[in-house]
Amino acid sequence: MYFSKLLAPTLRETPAEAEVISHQLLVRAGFIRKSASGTYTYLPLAQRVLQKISAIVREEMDRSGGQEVMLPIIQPAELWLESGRWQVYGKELFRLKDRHDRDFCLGPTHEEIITDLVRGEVYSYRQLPLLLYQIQNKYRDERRPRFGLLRGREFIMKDLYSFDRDEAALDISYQKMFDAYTAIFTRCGLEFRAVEADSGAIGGSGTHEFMVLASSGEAEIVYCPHCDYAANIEIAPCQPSLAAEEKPLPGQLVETPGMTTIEDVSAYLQAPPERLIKTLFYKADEEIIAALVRGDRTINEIKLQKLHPSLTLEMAGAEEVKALTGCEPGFVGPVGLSLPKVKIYADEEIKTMNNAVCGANKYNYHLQNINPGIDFQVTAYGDIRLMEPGELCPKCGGSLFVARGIEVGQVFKLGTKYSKALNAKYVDENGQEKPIVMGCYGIGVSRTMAAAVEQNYDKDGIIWPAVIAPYQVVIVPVSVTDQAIWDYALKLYEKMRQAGLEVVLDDRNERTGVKFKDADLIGYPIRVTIGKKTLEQNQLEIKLRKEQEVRFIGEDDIIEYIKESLKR
RNA sequence: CGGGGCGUAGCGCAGCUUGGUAGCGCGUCUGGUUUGGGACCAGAAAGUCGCAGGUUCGAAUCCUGUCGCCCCGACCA
Repeated sequence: MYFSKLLAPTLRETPAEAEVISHQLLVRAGFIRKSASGTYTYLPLAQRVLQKISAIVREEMDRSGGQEVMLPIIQPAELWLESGRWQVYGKELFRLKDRHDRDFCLGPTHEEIITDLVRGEVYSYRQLPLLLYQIQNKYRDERRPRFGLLRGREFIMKDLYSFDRDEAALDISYQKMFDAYTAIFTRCGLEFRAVEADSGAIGGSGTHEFMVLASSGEAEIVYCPHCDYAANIEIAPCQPSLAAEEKPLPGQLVETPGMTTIEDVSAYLQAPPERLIKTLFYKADEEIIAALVRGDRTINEIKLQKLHPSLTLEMAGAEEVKALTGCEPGFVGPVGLSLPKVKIYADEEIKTMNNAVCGANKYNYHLQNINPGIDFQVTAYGDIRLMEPGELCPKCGGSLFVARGIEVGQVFKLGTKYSKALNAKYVDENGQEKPIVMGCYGIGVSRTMAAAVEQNYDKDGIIWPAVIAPYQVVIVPVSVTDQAIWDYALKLYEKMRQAGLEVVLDDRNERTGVKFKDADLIGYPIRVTIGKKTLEQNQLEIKLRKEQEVRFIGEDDIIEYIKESLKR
């Protein structure tokens, strides 16, 4: 490809709206342009990267026995009503009506559609296991799209769905996919970890997320340096630290004017935050519930939702809190809340707290010497807080580390949730009718491209892992008006093409500096510069994008040298 | 959803307080000189100032509404 013909509009300046590095660089280097909030146009360079990632995904899916299909993006509401997700998915589901006023949605994922297909076509255990996948655009009306491709409203996703006769067979499919994912991200040249995770809105039992490690990642993961334990922090089980036992003292009302935060109250009453009880009110579907965690802890809504199952869970508004407690948020507490009218869920650590401090449900007042079980009762104790660095590994007891990651893939054991809801059954060899056991396995293809940039860049631009780079080599003739240099560049270009290399010839009549800057920005793994001096010496100047220094290689060895370099 | 900010040439921005008919840098086009890390000179094209309404002799500027985009928050108890 001649650079002059390539639609790769590079920008000198960073676009104002781009916050994260992958967004900035992909726009600057001419890979993507924004259409609307959270939707992007992929230019030729991006399309090539996406195709390469997709090709790797396809190879590994096919190798694992997957069959590729193409599914509707516009999906009828009936299927979603049947699975129950028309309500559950909430505002993230893009909904639309056709001219007859019938409801549809843009698929955020395709369990309903694929199960509908399978229930109509699969009847016998002889047809199982069945692995079907698709690579298509998917849609989620994110409450707040951001970070460029990392959190868009339209994105490219591979989803594979597995259909098995029982849990044991599902385990085999799941393991196949787990291995395939490991192979895919390894081949893509990314540093990643598979972590135990929450199953979220899709539902189901076992699940792992594949996280590309990057400091800009939205997800926090904990991992153990001593064993193979790794989990999303959302589900990492906490072991309660026990408070020293003290003799319970009688509760006492104290004035705390204007002290509405843990820090304020802690400082004002000279009590460390771990002696405070933090009381949070949530709206779980239509019910208001209270959750208690130690003052220095952070609540974990995922865990809370497990303890008190509900379709939706969000913090209650100030008005709702006031209506319930008669008090402004900031001074609320569990004492005097009327069980069972208000359910109170407390973290395990609350159980052993003695003579603690909490809000008094009275404006500008807190309570001291409050003891759980004596001064207030709870509906249930459970692990509802967020894990912190240094806590104990649930597997081996070692000290856990916390890191950030970008979720690029997730594997789920769905079980029979969708097959039962949508009535997808098969008949086994004994003539018994049984629900098909399902799994689903997603990879964010466009997000993987962005994640690769988040993990591989420097001050000059992107440093693509060679296997997913849009082109492998760029040839930079120092001058295109110098006939000798140009002829030589052209000859080398043809030679490389015939050797099967993906190469760009920067044929623009620009200064060398401009071409170098663009080459670095776009991130070709290899740059070959052709200048007067190198030409005379019959040596080619080669620079790897990920290294600083240049090398000089004889013309006859160039192809082999490049092919070797691309493998590393 | 709450809070904040921004919409002026393809991109990045100034002008708005104090109304008087739109400007800078980069990019683009033409010609010339250059050519190893984002060159220089000369010339040129390009903007319904997001949109709608209002105030005014006159609106990018003031007022109202509306749309779009970005950021922060949604653990404050």
